[in-house]
Amino acid sequence: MDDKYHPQEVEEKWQKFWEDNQSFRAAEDPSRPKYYVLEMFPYPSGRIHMGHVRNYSIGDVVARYKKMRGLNVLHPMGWDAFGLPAENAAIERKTHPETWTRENILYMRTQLKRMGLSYDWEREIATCEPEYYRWNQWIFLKFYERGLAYKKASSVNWCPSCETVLANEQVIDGGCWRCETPVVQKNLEQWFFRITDYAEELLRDLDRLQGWPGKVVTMQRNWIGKSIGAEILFPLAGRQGAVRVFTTRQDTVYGATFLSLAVEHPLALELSRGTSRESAAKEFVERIQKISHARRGEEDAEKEGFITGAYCENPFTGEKIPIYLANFVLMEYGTGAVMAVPAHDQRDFEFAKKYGLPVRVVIQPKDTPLKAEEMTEAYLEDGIMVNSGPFSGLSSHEGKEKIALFLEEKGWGKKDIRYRLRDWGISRQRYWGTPIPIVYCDKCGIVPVPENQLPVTLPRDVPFTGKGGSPLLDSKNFLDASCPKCGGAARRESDTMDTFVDSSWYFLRYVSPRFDSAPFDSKSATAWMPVDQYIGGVEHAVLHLLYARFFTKALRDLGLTKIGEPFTNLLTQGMVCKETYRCAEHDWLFPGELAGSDQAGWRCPKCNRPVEKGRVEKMSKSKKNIIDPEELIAAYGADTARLFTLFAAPPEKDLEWSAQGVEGAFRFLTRLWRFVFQNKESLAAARSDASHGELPPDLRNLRRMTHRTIKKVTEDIETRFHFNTAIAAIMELLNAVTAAAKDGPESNREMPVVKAALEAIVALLYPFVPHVASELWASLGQNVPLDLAPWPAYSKEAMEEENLLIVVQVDGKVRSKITVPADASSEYIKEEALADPKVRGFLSGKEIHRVVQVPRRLVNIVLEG
RNA sequence: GCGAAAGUGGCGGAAUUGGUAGACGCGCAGGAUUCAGGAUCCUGUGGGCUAACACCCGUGGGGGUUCAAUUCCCCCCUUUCGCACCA
Repeated sequence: MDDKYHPQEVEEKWQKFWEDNQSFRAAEDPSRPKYYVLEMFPYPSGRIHMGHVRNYSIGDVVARYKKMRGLNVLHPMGWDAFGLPAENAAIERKTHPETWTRENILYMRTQLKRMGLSYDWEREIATCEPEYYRWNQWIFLKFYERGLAYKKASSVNWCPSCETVLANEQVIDGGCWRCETPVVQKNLEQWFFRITDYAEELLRDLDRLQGWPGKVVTMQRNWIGKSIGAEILFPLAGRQGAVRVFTTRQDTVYGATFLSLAVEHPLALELSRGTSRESAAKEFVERIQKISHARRGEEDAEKEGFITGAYCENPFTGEKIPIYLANFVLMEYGTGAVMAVPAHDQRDFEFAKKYGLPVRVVIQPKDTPLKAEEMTEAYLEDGIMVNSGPFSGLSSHEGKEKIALFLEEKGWGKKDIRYRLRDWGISRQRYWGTPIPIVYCDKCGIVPVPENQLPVTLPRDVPFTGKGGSPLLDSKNFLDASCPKCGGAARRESDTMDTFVDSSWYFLRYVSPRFDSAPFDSKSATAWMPVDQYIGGVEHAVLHLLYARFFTKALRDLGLTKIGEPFTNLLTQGMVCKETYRCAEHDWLFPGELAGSDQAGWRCPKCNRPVEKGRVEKMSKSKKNIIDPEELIAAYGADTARLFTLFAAPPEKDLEWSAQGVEGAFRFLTRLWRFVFQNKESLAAARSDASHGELPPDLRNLRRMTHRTIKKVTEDIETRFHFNTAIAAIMELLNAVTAAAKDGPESNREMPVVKAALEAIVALLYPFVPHVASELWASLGQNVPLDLAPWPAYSKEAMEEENLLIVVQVDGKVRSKITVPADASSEYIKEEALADPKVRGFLSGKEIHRVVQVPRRLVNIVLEG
């Protein structure tokens, strides 16, 4: 290596070194504490993008740092390889999803290796391999045995573009999570996982996730949506039966003046059957059902109702109250029927005003009485119960409890808890996923495939035409099966599993990736789990991260592991963004460019108008603001790509692309490289470090700064993951080194301290830029590779200050700064401050009221008046 | 509408416990080097007013607590994210 920095050369050399030496193989070792760091595995889409670069750079810093700290680090990587894009690509390119996926994995693996990430590649997994997905099927069968997997017909979310069902979690703002196409409702028979069995535990254990961002915890809490209340039966008037309602406000039951039913409610049509209202009811139900759920929920959708003509009895007041159908009542939540209390629910209030229904106040605020006829909106707060028979005078809180007990006594209802969380629909009408291990026999019905017949493999010879419907339906070989029970002719389930099943337990597979008698070796799981640090995007807050928690608990209950939570600490990294450029007339037109090009001066190729700078947005193909990491790495090297993404912003915040920022990162590495190589001889000749006593003051300062920097970098990584400030501190240290060695190599007296500082810089940089750090470490004469070196230590003695800079304020404004010996008494510091000529100028003629001192930092002289 | 987070130079961002606001990087300006460009090195760089020293102002806006506020409290504005008829 010469004194010019050639990143490609350096990076190739060290990547080969790591590969040859298997530097990052992980093995269980009971003698050392373990550390499992994991980044969310990628979908093999074809090429890595900047989001991957950021995600994996962050993870690599953590992995390499923890390794240097002496922990036994597990840092694996794999592929979330099933999914729809492979199938679409197969249709478009006339290839096979498997071919496409394998090619992508091959390509992306070399890209990741090119980044110099410290993975144990021996543990690599891909979810599309039968060795992996057979365990999806195995888990499915275990779930089926325990009633955690079941099939039912229901109204499900259907994406017309992806031609498949979606789970509730995969519907974002009424659209498909993948393609944003508006989702429609369909009635289908589907397989479900009973995640609702774990609703309470999933909710309760959120309190244990102290290492998770509060935002994600809140999102999961809201998604699970626990409501504590009561179920109340309202007997139908003049006929058998009752309407069951769920309410969280049983304290307002005396104010229930009508009932509202969802149009999907079983009684919706039933109640007016055979009456003059029958056909009108049908019309209303059909009209509302046509509107999708998302549209029905739109902000100012007007409350609409239909009077069924039927009545029921409020068991508490004995009153006959009318039953309405209402467009805003959801069949999916509670019982699909609500008791309407117009005085204390805004929706019921609006509905009552519109249809002229009575508003009865049954809760009073403490001081000001409420008058129904003066109300302009519902009173939603708790208060004192009134007009509530024997319950009047109780607080809402007491009332809820007393009414619930009373209900149970009378047999009118019971206490009840409801969750918003629905069971997880896992059937997908697509090819490229795990086949559901079920056959349908005319005689025996639904029959699970026996464990010893797993895996049920995907047939390879299937046409991909894009004509719609699952390609598996065209594979007679696949569909035809014999019934495992009776041996008769049977048909295989043609639906595959949601790919989120694959990712719900992959972190467990890594602990024993080739284990072939269970999804994973429980002993290894005990050794490595839980994941100590998980890193990925926030978009999975209620998808993957909820499913993975559910699987962990369910697998625990199957006796496979002991842990109840998979991820102890979670870091959700921000997005990678870039400014966009657009023509006012035409669409986004201008692709991102690497350093140097001034897009602002470009013109629109359609109309030749100058383009305008648009907003800074998340890098995406549609916004044409993508930077291809491969080009970045080719131009500057992986170390610069890593350094830039780590330095430009703290990990949890969005990162804005900056070509100049990349240049800056590269310049820093070049500067460090040049300094080491230009002083190679004198550095090699010098010993490292010198004791304090033998040093002149300027070198004492450099030595002090070296140790302070080690401390700061350690704390920034350890406690906050603030890599940007850690890197800034290292840059400062290099600035100080070059300043100290300004006089050139002839002044060799400073070399020991300079050398010690450089060793610290290089070691501290290793987690961020491992290739260049490894090379410079060797150039400094170190024989042991940096991969095996311990994290640098700082000494308290070396950091001790000889002098202190004291800020002197007068009336809270900084007026002077004085330097005092580190051991000066506060009395002495005060005297010095008062004697300071600048300070005296502000004191003349005025009386000193008091003097505030902060030890070792500040004196504030407060004047009278 | 509800909830959360954020708002600091020309830009990305620092300031960890209430104690020197603007670290570090980018950009810009001046200088050195160079035939020139590039690269590199040095110096400067919040605004105002200055010849300079000094002084004044300054962390979205307004108020408050404090000897001292980017940091704590109240009100308002803006942006981003999440939830959005959940009974």
